[in-house]
Amino acid sequence: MHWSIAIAQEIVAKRKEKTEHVVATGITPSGAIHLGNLREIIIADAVTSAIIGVGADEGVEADAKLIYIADTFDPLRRRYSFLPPEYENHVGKPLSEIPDPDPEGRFLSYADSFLLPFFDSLDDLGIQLEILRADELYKSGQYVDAIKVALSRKEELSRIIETVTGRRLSEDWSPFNPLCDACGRITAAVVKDYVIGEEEAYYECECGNKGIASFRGGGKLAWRVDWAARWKILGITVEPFGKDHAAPGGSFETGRRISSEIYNYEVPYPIPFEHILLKQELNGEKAKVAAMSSSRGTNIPVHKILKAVPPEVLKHLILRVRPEKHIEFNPTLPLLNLIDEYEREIGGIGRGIAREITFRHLVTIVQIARGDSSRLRDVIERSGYVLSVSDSASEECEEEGEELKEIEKKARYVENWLRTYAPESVKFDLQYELPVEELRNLSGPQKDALRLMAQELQDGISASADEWHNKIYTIASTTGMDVKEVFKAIYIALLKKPSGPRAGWLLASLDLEFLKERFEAAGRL
RNA sequence: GGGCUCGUAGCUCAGAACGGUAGAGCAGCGGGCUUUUAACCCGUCGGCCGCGGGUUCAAAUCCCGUCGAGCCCGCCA
Repeated sequence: MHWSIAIAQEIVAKRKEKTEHVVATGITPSGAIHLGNLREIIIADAVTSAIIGVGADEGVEADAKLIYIADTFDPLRRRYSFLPPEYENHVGKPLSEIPDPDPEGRFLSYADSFLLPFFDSLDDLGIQLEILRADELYKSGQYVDAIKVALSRKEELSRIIETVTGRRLSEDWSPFNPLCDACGRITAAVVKDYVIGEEEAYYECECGNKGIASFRGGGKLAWRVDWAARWKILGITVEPFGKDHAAPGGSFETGRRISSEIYNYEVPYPIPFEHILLKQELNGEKAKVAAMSSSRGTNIPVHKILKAVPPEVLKHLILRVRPEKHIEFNPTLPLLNLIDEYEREIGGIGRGIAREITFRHLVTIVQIARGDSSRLRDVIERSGYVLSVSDSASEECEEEGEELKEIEKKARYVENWLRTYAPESVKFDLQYELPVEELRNLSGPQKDALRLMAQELQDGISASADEWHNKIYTIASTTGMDVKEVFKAIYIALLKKPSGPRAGWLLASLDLEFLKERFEAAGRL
């Protein structure tokens, strides 16, 4: 049984009175949203569908929806290395109130700059959710009651936090952090007093400013309090979160107590999950494992990885592993193996012919076509695939265009993978220029072999991969050479390196005229 | 120092909730094809379930201990 179903069954059984579950996820958009963050949403999505499925299976009333809370009201913690120096001035301000750091500046705020590309990725992944922004929740007054309760029960809150974490809170700690109307920071003001009826707090900021903060967007609750408040405000019943929150003394434990003792709300069903670790060989060193971290440059933004791997595979990568186990993600050769495995066991990728051409095979085809889509089509046909043709002439173009489009879409993933992650061992460059230097260094018999290859091409008869393969062996025996040497000569003539994809297939998928000229020219050297 | 999670084949993972003969895929090896450098198909090898103890007729599974990896108990999410 898939883990998501086991979890869903337990949730449904535990909360029999609940007919509508709310599964919540949330991320602070302080930098590009990466694969590790995505795990939370994919888990949440899987559990949401599983709850609906379990409800249907057991004939119970159990519906579920997925909501996503973007913590846009959180402050910028520090100037990350990817930010320009002037962002030093924005440290401490809420992410929703800071300009887009992208030089192109297409988005309205810092938060949007990272959220919107990520939402596009969620679309690609086919994940549907309701998006809520923390700054809007605060500004629209949804937090007002929670803030009132928090301020009036401050002593109990600080006792809970102190007990759970074992740390001492300072005298002027407040569950409410005002947003200073002079310096714009949400981290620097101290609450001096408040009036519940007026829904206002009085503060003094480090910057010297004294002001009044409204409970409607004039500040936010401290994280540990905010989390519990949010459960109640939004009726959350299920919440996946990174394992760092899950440890005793961590924020889930404070949240659990704040929720039941202060807000009188039943704690959501927790789904702690492990991180995704990036495993990558760097400069030929053996593979190293590192936690995804923006500051260390070891994170891969979701929208970037989705250029090199089809969404269904990314989902599979995450769903096949139980949440409490960490995932080692290696985007180099193991990623190709993962895609391979997906195509073999789960299902093809793409529609029509695109589905039949495996990703692995496309890796070769794309390189032979050198990224040119018109050549891509020729190479595919020479490789033995038949693009489908329909009966009516008018439809023909359309259908064929469709088919080719699907292939190109898949090929784009391959191209990006090759460019960004592929190891040198699978890469090759079809040489348009004759590699003169390298060919001159070949032995006499190797050159003879290339001349014989040219002769084979005289009559212009195309050969299948098998036929080519046999020809190579024949030539090897006529020239009295180890066949390995012939392979080498062929690869050097075409790719300027001594090895490559299976020679028969390679030759069969290349243009005959090109091959003929190439081998003739090589033989003349 | 205190705590949490994980450890199963060379690799990536199932199996653990509820104890009942350890499972896949990849890689490897062999073959299809007296000869295949990297897209195909078939077959096959592969295990002290991290280690030590306990409970039990029976333990990968439950309990205790221990080692290793990662994380939490400051800030921040």
